[in-house]
Amino acid sequence: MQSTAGVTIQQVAEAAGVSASTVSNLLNGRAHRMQPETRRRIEKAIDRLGYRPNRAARQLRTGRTQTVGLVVPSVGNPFWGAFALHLESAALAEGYHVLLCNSERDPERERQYIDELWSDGIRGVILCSSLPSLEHLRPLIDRGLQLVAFDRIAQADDPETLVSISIDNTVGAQLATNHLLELGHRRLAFVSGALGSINRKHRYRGFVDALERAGLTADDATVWSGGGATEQFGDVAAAELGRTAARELLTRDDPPTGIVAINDMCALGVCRGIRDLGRRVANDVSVVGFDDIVLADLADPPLTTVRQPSAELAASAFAELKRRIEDPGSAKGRSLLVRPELVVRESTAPPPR
Amino acid sequence: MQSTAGVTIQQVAEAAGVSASTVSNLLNGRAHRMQPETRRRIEKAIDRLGYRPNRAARQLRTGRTQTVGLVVPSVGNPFWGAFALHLESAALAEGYHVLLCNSERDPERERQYIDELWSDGIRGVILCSSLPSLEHLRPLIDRGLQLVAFDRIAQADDPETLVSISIDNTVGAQLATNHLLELGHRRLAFVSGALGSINRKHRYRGFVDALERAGLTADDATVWSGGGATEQFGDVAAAELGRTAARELLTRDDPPTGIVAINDMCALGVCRGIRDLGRRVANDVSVVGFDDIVLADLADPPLTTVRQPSAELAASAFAELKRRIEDPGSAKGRSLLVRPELVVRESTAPPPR
DNA sequence: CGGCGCTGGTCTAACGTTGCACCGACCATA
DNA sequence: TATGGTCGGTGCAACGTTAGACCAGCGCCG
Repeated sequence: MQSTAGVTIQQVAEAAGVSASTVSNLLNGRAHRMQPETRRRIEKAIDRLGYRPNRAARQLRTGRTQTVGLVVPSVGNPFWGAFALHLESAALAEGYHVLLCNSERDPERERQYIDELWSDGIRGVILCSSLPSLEHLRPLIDRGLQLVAFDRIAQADDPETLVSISIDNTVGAQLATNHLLELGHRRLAFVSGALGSINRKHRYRGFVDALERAGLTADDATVWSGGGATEQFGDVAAAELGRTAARELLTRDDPPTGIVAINDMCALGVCRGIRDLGRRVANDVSVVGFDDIVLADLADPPLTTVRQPSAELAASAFAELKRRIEDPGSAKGRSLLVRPELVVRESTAPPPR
Repeated sequence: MQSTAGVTIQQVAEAAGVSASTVSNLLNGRAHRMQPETRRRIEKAIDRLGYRPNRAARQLRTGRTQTVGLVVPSVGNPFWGAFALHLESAALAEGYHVLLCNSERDPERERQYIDELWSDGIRGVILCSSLPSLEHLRPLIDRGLQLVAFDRIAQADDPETLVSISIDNTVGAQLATNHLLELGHRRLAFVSGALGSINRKHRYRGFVDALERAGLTADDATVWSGGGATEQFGDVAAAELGRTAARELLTRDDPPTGIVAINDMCALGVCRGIRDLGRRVANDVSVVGFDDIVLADLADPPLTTVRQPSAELAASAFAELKRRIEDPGSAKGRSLLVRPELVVRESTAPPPR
């Protein structure tokens, strides 16, 4: 009873009165090479003994595994939770599994995780941390690790085989910023944690671009980015960060009337901070987020935000990864840049007075 | 370059001029059995070749794996996202990995996932789907699968070895309901998806208990549970469900003034539904949720809710599971029932007039 | 000086699966 | 009656690692 030991293919073979090879043949799509009667006997034996092939043995033998890795900053952020969910669906539909890792945007932790994935025999990973450099993964990439970077556009010194899938963050931030500008706002702020990742840098650039096109300069705007480059903020803390930022920003002289937040969690925190000060979102201060998590629509007021179509992006990312795992020859680098969409809800309005 | 093949212990051994056994000895804490000089040579070789032990082979040989499974309804719900995060931390600290699976509360999918985990060699799983019956997992449990059920108190016909960890959902719901009662509400509603899981049944029971203690009967209250037992609502849809429920409930004759929602996502949906009708949360209708996700505090108004201390619960769950994996002898069933805490914020107030 | 125990290693047999190479029996054809 | 071909199945080596059995050399003691 306490036999944690599994049933082996050998035991099944004995029970069915055949050799292990024959059982293996049945299990690996070579059923046509045996009498229907034999086949039934084996199936019955498998069933009766509750046999499950030992994956470690199988993988050791074949070198293959049907698992891919997913590295996200933190599933504590609902955007990544939803992304993970969608990726899992896409993978499951093709018979793959997903191993989820939270990197907290820490390169060392990320490297360690991917090392582990590698020794698990996993040869394909979807990477969502958007770290500027992939150098810490170079040894594994050189050995044949297939990487799909999500939410991080290609960089000049990236490995040649890298696939990048992302929304166009620069355009997204421009959309958000233009929206505020068109509503008449002139004093804007950009709120983010440390600008340590590529996507964040691009969102910031889009913000600045839009300002300049409107004849303003970045100096006219305030940038609040986590109080210093040294501080690292996880995604869960994003909300708290937004809250602090709002309180700090709005008590300055000449406070901003419109705020672009780095993501929805942060934006929701900003909204909270605004209310902490007894001001009203939209009426007094406009806020626009990024991601369009489920809760953006649920908030009061519902959040204006730049949508990332997470289900579609997850599906593309998986399809791309699968292609390269199954045919490493096709491992040319490429980028897919999806145009984001601004979803206007009620957290934005013309500036007061 | 394209050699997806990993470096083997054999290659390391050759490079270091020793036998594979010696390398293995070093790797498995038997370093004291060799000269410091030998050790250094091996370490250098490992480093130079970028050797990572092949986990499949190791597992095949030892029968051990440092991975546990986590089955949650859906990481799309931030509560489960946060729980997964906390569990991962707890596991990582002890050198374990977590394999995350979203069951969507589907017993068949759950069984299939756990089957897969079993053939991965995983012998310990934390189960969060709270399904009433564990019969679909019986074959594996009989074979030695160690199970910790989270958010699901023990049932009479559960496997004897099952460990249950949960908050006291009945008490939690009583806390929530009493709070509304004490504020003076008399017409209450309970909003949930299908009451298909144990925890939901208990929350419902706590709701009814509290009503009866106050001299009301369940008939005085409205129960909105997903529009029928046949419908299954995933956790992501919880918010949409709450929204629909609120709109439907509040346009009836004699509408409720206080609503207890099955969880925070649902409660946030209810709040949204209330606003859809042009009413105000708290002032017109009070709402209390369950879980205390990060966003509960960020909402406007901040949500009154019953807190589940997710980090502590995750830590206990992992500790318990680890104990049984490492010493299956101690596999006596037991339950841990944590008293929940009501967090009063601003979504509740005395009824209008 | 024979035997003991220690040190620093190596040898070897698994772990469970897979898939190629092989094989005997039977049938059809030349 | 050879020849060859299919059918239905088996034998075996290998995948990379581990841990207990084993061993050679050395110093020391009685």
